[in-house]
Amino acid sequence: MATLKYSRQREAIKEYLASTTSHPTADTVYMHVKTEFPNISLGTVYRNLNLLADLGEAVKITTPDGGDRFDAQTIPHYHFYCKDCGSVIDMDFNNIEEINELASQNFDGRIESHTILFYGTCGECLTRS
Amino acid sequence: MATLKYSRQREAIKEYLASTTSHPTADTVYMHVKTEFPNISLGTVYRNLNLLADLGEAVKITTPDGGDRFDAQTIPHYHFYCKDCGSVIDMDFNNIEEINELASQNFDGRIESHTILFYGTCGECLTRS
DNA sequence: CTTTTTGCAAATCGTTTGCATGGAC
DNA sequence: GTCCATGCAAACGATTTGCAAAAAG
Repeated sequence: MATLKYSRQREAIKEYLASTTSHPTADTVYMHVKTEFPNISLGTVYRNLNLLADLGEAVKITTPDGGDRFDAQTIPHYHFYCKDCGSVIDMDFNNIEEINELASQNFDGRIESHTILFYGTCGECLTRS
Repeated sequence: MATLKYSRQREAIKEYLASTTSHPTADTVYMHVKTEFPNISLGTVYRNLNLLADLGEAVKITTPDGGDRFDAQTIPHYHFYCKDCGSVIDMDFNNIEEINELASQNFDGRIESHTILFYGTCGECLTRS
């Protein structure tokens, strides 16, 4: 239904997101895009970030500190979340074995725990639909 | 510093949490404990759940739908999050290989994606402290 | 001209916090 | 008597939403 129409704001948001690997919050995206579009509103940023996530052109990363993060890198990869400063950092490796290796190498001792969250539809919902 | 004092409310919260594997939200815990303590407040439930999480007697699970979930099972394990109904289900296996096996067996095709989030302190914060 | 997108402000929702009172020790 | 914990209500912070105006097609 929704015929997508072009918008400079959305383009600027995509562009900024693609230019960084810092996994910015919606507010950070807002502040950056604002330099180019002084009148842009936070609501527009949220709407577009969610739209991009729905289209599969961006990924929304849920963090334990409330604020969600956005990532233009849609190829599946893992993230390291710093519980002290809240920064989200890319990590790339393929299996659990490497997690422990990484913990004792790249992040010697700094990894305190990790969470694996799966996304999908549970059997109950599958039945109901 | 904080000398922990006994409280019936906290005990009831621990008890309820230990009795279920449904990974309830704070509000769900609130509603259940309320049958035993009609005057208990949501704030107290939040305070105690966070306290238990800090003490390591419970785990707080961040989900993409906003509401955090709590789990009395503190032995590290993985969770499956249903993006349709928001339920959180325990999954147990040890490595990434099994994730794909599981996706095609127990959850045939239902797992759409998964996120691994690491918790710890990043190098920058480690340096600053 | 029709439909989508925007900017703005108000509304929502989960969670936290300040404060006076009540309970634990 | 001294602190810690509670109940309540107000405060918060991130995100969403309703609406009229502006832009795209």
